[in-house]
This record gives sequence, C-alpha cells and structure tokens, in this order.
Amino acid sequence: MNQHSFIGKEPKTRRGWKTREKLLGAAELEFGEKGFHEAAITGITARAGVALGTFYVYFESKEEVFRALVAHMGELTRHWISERVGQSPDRITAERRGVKAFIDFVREHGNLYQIVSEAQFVANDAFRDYYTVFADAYTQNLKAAGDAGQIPPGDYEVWAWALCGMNVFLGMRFGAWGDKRPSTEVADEMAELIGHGLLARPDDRAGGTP
Amino acid sequence: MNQHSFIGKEPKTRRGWKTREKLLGAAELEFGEKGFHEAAITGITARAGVALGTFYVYFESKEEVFRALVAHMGELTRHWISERVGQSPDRITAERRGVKAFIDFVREHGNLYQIVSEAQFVANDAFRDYYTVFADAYTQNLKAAGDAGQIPPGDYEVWAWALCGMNVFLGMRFGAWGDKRPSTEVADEMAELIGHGLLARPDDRAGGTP
Amino acid sequence: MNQHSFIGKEPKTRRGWKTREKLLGAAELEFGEKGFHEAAITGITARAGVALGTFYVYFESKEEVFRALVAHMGELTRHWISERVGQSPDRITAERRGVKAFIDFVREHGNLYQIVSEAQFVANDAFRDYYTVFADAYTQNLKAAGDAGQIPPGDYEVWAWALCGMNVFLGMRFGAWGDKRPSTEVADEMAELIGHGLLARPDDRAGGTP
Amino acid sequence: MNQHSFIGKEPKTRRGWKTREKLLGAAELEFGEKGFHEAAITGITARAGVALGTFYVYFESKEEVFRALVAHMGELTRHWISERVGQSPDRITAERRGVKAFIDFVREHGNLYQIVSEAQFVANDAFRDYYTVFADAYTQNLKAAGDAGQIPPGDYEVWAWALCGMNVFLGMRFGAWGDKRPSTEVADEMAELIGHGLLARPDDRAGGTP
DNA sequence: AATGAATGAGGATTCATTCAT
DNA sequence: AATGAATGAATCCTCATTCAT
Repeated sequence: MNQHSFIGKEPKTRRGWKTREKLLGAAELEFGEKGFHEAAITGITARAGVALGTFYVYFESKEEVFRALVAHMGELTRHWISERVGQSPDRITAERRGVKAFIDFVREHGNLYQIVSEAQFVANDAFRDYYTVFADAYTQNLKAAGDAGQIPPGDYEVWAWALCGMNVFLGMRFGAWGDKRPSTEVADEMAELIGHGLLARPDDRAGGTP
Repeated sequence: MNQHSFIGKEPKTRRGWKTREKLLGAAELEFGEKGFHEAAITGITARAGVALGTFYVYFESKEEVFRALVAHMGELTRHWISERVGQSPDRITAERRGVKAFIDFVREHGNLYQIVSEAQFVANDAFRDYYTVFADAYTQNLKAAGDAGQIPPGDYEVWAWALCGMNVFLGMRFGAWGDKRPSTEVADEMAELIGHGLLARPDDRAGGTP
Repeated sequence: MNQHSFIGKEPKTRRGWKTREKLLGAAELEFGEKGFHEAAITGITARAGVALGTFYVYFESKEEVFRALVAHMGELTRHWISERVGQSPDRITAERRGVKAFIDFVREHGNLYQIVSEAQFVANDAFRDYYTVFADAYTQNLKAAGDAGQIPPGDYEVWAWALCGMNVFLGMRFGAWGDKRPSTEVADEMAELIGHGLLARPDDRAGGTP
Repeated sequence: MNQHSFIGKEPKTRRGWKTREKLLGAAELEFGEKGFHEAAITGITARAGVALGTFYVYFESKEEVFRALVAHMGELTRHWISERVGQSPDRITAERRGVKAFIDFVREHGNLYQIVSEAQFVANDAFRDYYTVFADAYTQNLKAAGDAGQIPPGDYEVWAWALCGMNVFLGMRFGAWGDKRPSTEVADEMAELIGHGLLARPDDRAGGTP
C-alpha cells in the first residue's frame, strides 16, 4: 500500500530506527492529547527523551510527522475494523459489526482519532486519502453485495459515503463524547435503520427479509 | 436554552451595532478563507475598515468572535435548510430535500461551513452545540413521523445522529470537494438508501410503499 | 498648605463636584487594590458609576489622579498621626506614640498607603514631597526638643530621616505584612532603642536618665 | 533556604552560561535605567547583543529576570557591606560603617538599588526576601552583641528592622537623592543617635562609653 | 547520530486618550 | 456635564527551524 511512501528520513542504523520509533510514539501522544496547534516539537522530543535537534534528523517538519501519523492511523483503523467485522454472513451483519467496531475504536483511541479529524485543516490531502480509502473499500463491498443480489441496486459510491458519515457521527456522538449506551445497542439501531429503511411498515420489522 | 447568551459586548448605540456587524462579517470572510489559525485580527479589522483596537471593543478575543460566528452559522444553516425543506408531504421527501439543501448550502457557503468544522478543534463546546441542536430537531421530526405511523419505531436519537452524519459526509464529499454530480442525484440516492434500506428486495424498489 | 495646588479641573456645579468626588474615591480604591500599573481608568469609572469619558472631564491623565491621591494621602497621614501623638510630655513619648500610630495607620489603610510607596516610581516628585514634609516637621520637632534641652545636640535633619525610616520599616514589617505583635509592644521596643541607644549599660535601662 | 532555587533555565554549555550572563547584565542596566514597566525585552536583548528569542531561552518572562536580579542584588549588597564593615571592634562602629557603606552603595549603584525598591510592586515576595535576609542577619549580630554585653537587652528583631529602615532612608535621602554631605558625616550622626539615644544628657556625648 | 543554543518573524492583546454627540 | 465609540502605538511572548559542535 505504501510502496514508496516512506515518510521522513530513513534511518541507517538500528539505533536510528529506535529513535525514530520513539519520536513517532511520542508524537502520537502529543498530537493526540493537544491537537496539532497546541502540540510542540519540544513536547514530542521531551516525551521521546531526546534532544530537540534530533527531531529534525528524522522529520523535515511538524507537518511531516503529522502526515506520517495520519497515514499510520489509516492502517490502524482499517486493521481494527476488519479484524472485528471478519467474514460477515450478510451485509447488514457487516454494517452492524462495523459500526460497533468503529464506536469501540473511538472509545479506545479517541485521542488518536482526533489526529485524523484535525488533518482536515492541517493536511487536507492526507485527510481525503484517509476517507477515500475507506469509502472506496466500502463501495467495493456494496458492489459485491449488490452483484450477489444481497442488496438492491444503487449508486454505491454515494451510499458508501453516506454510510461512512453515519459511522463517523455515531462514533463521535456515542464514542468520543462519552455515552453510556453500549455500542452494541447503537449498532443494532443503525442496522435497523439502514436494514429496512424509513419506509418499512412496522410489521416488516419482525420478519426481516422474508 | 441560551436566553440571553449574547456573545461579545453588546453595543449601546446604533453606530456600535453597525460596527459590530461589520466586524462579524469581516471575521466570517477571514476565518472562512484562512481558517482559525491563519486568520489574523488585523485581517479582520482591515476588511471591516476599522482600527485594530475596535475589534477588542466588541470581542474579548479571537476565540470569542469565532464562537459568535459558529453560533451564527447554526442559525444560518437551520434557516437555509428549513426554508428549503418546508412542509414535506412525507419523511423521505423531507430527507431528500434536506440532503439536497445541505449539499447546496455547502456548495454555496463552503468557506463558512469550514468554520463549523474547525470549531471541533477551536471551540469544541460550540461545535457540539451546533450539531446537538441539529440532531435534537431531527430527533423530534422522526418522533413526529413515528407517532404518525409514517416510519417504523426505533431509537430516533441514534437515527438522527446517523442521518446527520450522512448529510455531513455527503455535503463534504459532493459539496465541498467539488463534485460535478447534481445535488438532486445525490439526494435521490440517499433517499433510496434510507427509504427502503439495504434489505429491500430489488423489486421493492419500483413500488415504494404500497 | 495647598494654596494653589488644586489638582485636576475644578468643577463648576454641585453635580460636578459630586462626580469628581466619586472619581477620587473610586481611584483610591482602584489604585489601592491594584497598584498604579494594574489599575485601569475603566476600573475607576466603573467603581464610580460613570462613563469612561467622564474621567477626562475632571483629570488630565491617569498620573494626575494619582498625584492628587498622593497629596491627599499626605494630609490624611499627618492628620491621623498628629491626632494620636497630640501634645506629648516628652520626645520619647512622642516617638513611641508616633510609631504606634504609624503602624496602626498602615494596618488600617494598608492598601492606600501603597499608593504613597508606589509614587516613588510613578511620580517621584510627589513622593519626595510627601516624605520631605514629614521629615521637615520631624526636624523642627527635634530642634525644639533640642533647644529645650530635652535631647542632645546633633544634626537633626539626619536624625529626622533616620527616624522616618524607622517608622516606615516598622510600619511595613509589623503593620503591612501582618504581624500579630501589638503595635504598642513594637513602639515600646523602638522607644527603648532610640531612647537610650545601643551604648546604654544594661543597668541604665531601669532608671531612664537619672 | 533556597538550596537549588536557580532562577530561569540553567544552561548546559559554557556558551549558554555566557549568554545568560550577558542577558543578566543587560537586564540590570535596562531595569536600572528605565524601571520595570518602561524596560523592554528588546532593550535587554539589544544591550546583550543577542536575538529577542534568546531571552526566552533563559528566562520565562520579564518578571523572572527581574526576580533573578533582585536575588542577585541581595548577594551583591550583602557582599558590598560586609566587606566594608568587616570585624568591627564594637557594635556602634559596625553601625557607623554599615550606614556609610550603604549610602556609598546607593551612590555607586543607585540605578540598581531602584530595582530592589521597585520589587515591592513587581515581585513582592522577592522584595520581602531581600529585606528579611538583611534583617535576620542584623538580628543575629545584635543578639551576639547583646550576649557579649556590648548592648542592652531588647527585642532585637524589632531593633533590626528599625535599623534597616534607618539605613534605607538615609541611603535614599543622602545617597540616591544626591546630597553633597559626605557619607561619613551622615554615618557619624546616625551613630550618635543610635549610640546614646535621645535621652542622653548633652554631657554624655563627649565621653562615649567610658 | 545526537545535541541544544540561537534565531526572529509573527500576532494577540492592552488601555490611555480623544472626540463627536 | 456626560457619554461611549474609536483609535493605534506599544510589547510581550511563542515556537518551528537552523546549524555549529
């Protein structure tokens, strides 16, 4: 995926790799806690336990580490979710599991997820990349389901972005903002909504797709 | 809720009101174009055609105008949308019109809409307020529709946030990012998705709710 | 004493006098609480319950009110002390009463007394005036006592300044800084010191001057 | 008391120490000449020959250098005086030398001494520390003299503050305000006053302590 | 590789004072 | 007399980045 996309200066020694690693970890914490603008390079180096100048040995700028982190978050999120969605028997189950996974992810890594959101204003292209990768995968999945006759036809790209938005907002509202409702409940509700839609007659509900 | 929550210092004369108005308009442009951190107070006052100090007669800080603007955007957005949704014959029509209105709004006021998004990192409480007001209204509408038997029962709060997220993401993707697709098309697709849901059998489509 | 030294613009109406009075009182509080640099004209006018511009109807500048206040403090202090020292039977009694009065004054009007001290850096001439008036009076008193054979000959001006310094420091240390010791005790100790001096043999003490 | 209370950021290299030294010296001049509020950081860095930002490498704020300077002045003053008082044969000689030294110090370092005085309004705790250290030392000396039977018993703490006040005011009046009288003369007069006291009979004078 | 001293452009904020009403 | 809107000079402080060691 990241063929030539190594971000920052590649270390040549084992020691160098370790330092770079420490810096990345420290940056994750610093940005996660304070946000891009409040975060300081000295904060990162202090957490990493290295001198200020060392930062610039491995990264060209504050924005560069930030981008590296956003890219990393992309992988992390995808991994987290795909691990929890697995091979779902049907699309709705996949959606239900997906939302739950996303809410849980935000609850677990709220600070880090902020990094992605803030990228919108700091590194807009990285932000677009992040969600485009998601939406594209989503589109593919819908398409497959459509081809298999599991879901009705439609403009799956639009649907994918709509579903992304759902996830993100439910993650924000019921994950990041701290709601006591179990993520399963929220996921069930969302599954209900996008399963049968708003036009379903009440009695459709119990039966699912007959 | 916010009975007398006037943001900034309330002018006592007509002249004062005019100046405050000019400042607010200038701030909208400045923040919209440059974002919070790049925006400068001198940029605002220059646009407003007043001296630097005048800014601080009406606002305590850069953040305060920003908050005032977010609150103002809330009213503006609600007004824009409700004007275009009007008294819809049914919930799906309302949704379709709502999405379309939102996409159009973002296309029209893209810069301004950025202000709201950025509030997440600059004035988080104002950001929450903005969307909470939206989602609450959404919830009420769904409830009304539910009571009227137009839509199936469910946890309308969760649904409301899900629908908000859809709107926002479609607005971002097909509004802000500049997509050529007509907003009507996107709105129709979303209406389809949330109208019949993913479980609808293909042949359900033509008929809608019989 | 202040023949032509009316500070500020003299009001012409009764209403004007009242306003000026309110401003002076407010300034006393504001400067006393915050010190010259932290004090703000708006703080003064707010306390006085008048509009900002009104201040400049009666005073030319922030420094001017300050000077008016320092002059006023001079009269106030002298009045307070002379009232409490009265016609002392002898010099030492006068000194004892003087120190006590001064400590009590500082305890009672600590904030206001700060105004005088700060004058050193804000209106140095007013500061010098304040203490020069004091020291001159002191000198005269010592001279009278010397002429009457109550105290030994000496350069009374130097002595006067030395005694002023004593008063001020004892007032600061045991008055302003909040010491529990009763002012009478401190005054007695100072009287002992300057009564018999450091060379007195222990047994001189009981007897005073035989 | 202040074991490791290093004020500001401790440099780690020799070069750093030199820079900090230059800044401290420059600040002394700037504050001494202009007073705290008129002094500007750019004034300090210009005098030191470094860039503006360098100041903030070593000090957190304008107030912090100021505090560092006051502390430094404490050491400087004590050193100056103790050097000139030395091992005095008796308390009165010590006092006489002390006053003279203090007046001379103020004449020599008038500007710098202003820094201490102004501390009263800028860094009150530092101001208290300054004089408390002095008065404590004074108290100890008096106690020693008292134990040795050189001076009569008394509350030496009160005496110490009284004597401090004398010194300060004589320093101010005959040192800082520019009086032509030789400091020796003033010192002699003060020695006379606190040597025999005000109750001494005129004929005591010639004899001193027999 | 690592260090940490030095840089300086950049921007927010304050507030005494003026003046038209 | 009283008001309060408008002014703008004046400064403190931040922090990403550079570079000599």
